[in-house]
Amino acid sequence: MSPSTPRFRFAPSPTGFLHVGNARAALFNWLEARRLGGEMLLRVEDTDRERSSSELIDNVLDSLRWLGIDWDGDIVLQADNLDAHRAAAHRLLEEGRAYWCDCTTEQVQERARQRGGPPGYDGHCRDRGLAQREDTALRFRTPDEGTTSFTDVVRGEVSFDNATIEDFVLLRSNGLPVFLLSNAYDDATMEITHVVRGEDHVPGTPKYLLLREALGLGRPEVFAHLPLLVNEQRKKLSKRKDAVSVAEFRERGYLASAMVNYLATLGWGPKDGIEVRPLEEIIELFRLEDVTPSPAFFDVKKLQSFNADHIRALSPERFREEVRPFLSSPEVAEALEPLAELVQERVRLLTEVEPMIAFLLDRPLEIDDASWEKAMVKGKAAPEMLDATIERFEALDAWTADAIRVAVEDAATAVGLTNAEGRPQLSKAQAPVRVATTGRSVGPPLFESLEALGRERTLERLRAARARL
RNA sequence: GCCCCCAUCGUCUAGCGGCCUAGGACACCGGCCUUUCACGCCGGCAGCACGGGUUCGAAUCCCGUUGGGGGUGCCA
Repeated sequence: MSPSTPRFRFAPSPTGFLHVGNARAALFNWLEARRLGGEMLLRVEDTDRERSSSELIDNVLDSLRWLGIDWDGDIVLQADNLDAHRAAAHRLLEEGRAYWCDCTTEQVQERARQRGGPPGYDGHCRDRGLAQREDTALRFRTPDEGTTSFTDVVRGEVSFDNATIEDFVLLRSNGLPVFLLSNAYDDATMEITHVVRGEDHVPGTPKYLLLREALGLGRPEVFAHLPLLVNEQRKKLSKRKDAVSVAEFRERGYLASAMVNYLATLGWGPKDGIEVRPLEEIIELFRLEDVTPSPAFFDVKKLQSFNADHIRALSPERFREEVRPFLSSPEVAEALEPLAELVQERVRLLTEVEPMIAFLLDRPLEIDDASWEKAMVKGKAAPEMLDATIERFEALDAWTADAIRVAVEDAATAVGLTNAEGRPQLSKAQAPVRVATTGRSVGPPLFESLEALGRERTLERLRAARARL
């Protein structure tokens, strides 16, 4: 690594599954690192022992890999650095830049309430000269004057009055460092040059900067605070309230390429207006400095549309590979085979594939009531059409889509389902046949479907439907 | 309350002082194509939050208002 190599990091805390907001942050780090020829590091912020677990870490890593977001070097586990973080805090204590405090959260809040002014800690223990005890936390003494500011690539100059920054906790009474300390310290030791994260970290940035300065750790070259991803209520996406885990989207039949593509359009857009495109192009076009500062709504409808486009763009072979995990058995994969291409261009989600060809499986045909009603009861000449079709199918020499088509057209003409010129009206004529054989009024093209179904089963179903009328 | 941020169609965006009677995409609504559906194509609906400046000229710059959001933990 040359000294000028930009170093990015994605630092998830494994307190839940990787959700789309984090994934977007990881993606933007990764894209910019790619563009600048920099490195992308991964640090797992697992200092909250109670909420972290190895399963959650696995989920985060799996999701990143699935998305194709890779990283350089070994993963840093923040919990491994705890001693160094503690030592740093003690150094601050020795230098008089931190002090022990025995105020409880309740006391702090109560005083703030009575005071009526700014909330947060009031510096109560600043000069009490308390020694460390079981119930004391170490607080950082923030400057009373001056301002702390930084330049943000997406937001410009951001500045805070030091007087409004409370004396925040460095070490909990149980001795564990808090996020801010670990985060700032690790960024420094990992030589991170570009800090790219969610907008929710903006208010913590002056504390981060003050801390690094006090520790003599310098500061990152670049900050970029990405716009938050919000739900329909315009609130920050929450992993608890909003169903947004990347793993879940994967299970629901979304392609990684669609996911990444869509995520890239949240807070950023290609100048040429072409949104659906391969990752390689996005890597070329993406620029952190073009990211918008305002929050973005995560629109599943639009994601679905992207997904359909990405599915259609797959090669036939690739489509089969992607679909395989969503098929319940090898028999289903086999059944899909003859219609694969036709199905590929009709689904938005990989989970829609199996239902679309379910009529080909060796199981009793389920007939959709609404479809039946429409085609058989309200549709014209359904019984006649079925009779005529059965008759012609029985007489067919070759069971091919073309032959089937001719037979159906012929049947339609025979029963009078024709237009003004006397041509068969396939749109009407195919309906009863489709419902009788596939159970639904929509699906892949009928004649290919029947060819795949086979003459025996087709006739069986046509007769059964006829009997029901 | 206090601090910080944000503000272009319903949604995501392009726009970075004149090319804008504001472009694209999703969604929605018509129509065409068509064996259903899907695709594709054509068309429609719909937006610069408001008020002041600056300027010959503002969606673009400045200020304010309003609205929204984030932070305010001995969570990360």
